[in-house]
Amino acid sequence: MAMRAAARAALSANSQIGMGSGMKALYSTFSRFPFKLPESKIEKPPPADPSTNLFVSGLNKRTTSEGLHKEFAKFGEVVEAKVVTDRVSGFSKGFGFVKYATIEEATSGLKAMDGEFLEGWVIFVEYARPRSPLPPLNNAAPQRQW
DNA sequence: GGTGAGCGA
Repeated sequence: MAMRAAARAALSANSQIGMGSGMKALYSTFSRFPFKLPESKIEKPPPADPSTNLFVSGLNKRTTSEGLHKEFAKFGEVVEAKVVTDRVSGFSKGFGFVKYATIEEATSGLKAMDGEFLEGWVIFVEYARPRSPLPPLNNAAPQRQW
């Protein structure tokens, strides 16, 4: 075992003067290792503050604004219900918005419909984020709000 | 739409 002998010799030599500089560097390196533990929880805080406006996702592509309205009207006065559709294709994007008259109704509607089935799909209801201020009526140019 | 996470004119 020439290797082991050499290692012992090296260790012995080191023990005379403590850690070799190389060993010190290694120790330093590993003790300072940036442990990015997966405990860095991927926090996804409540998407938005409670409001009368709800964001509904997971919709069936065939679900329409009317269907949304009828379904959510069971839990309060729906002021507005809209399924977002692609401007050019006209097809549903699979999510929409429901606005209640009061926050209380919105909350009950959220809790009642979140995780429920609609047209065969499990839908998810959250409070909608405040929409980007829609410009008066001139150019509908794309705005990078986020 | 055969598209499947998302925040709308």
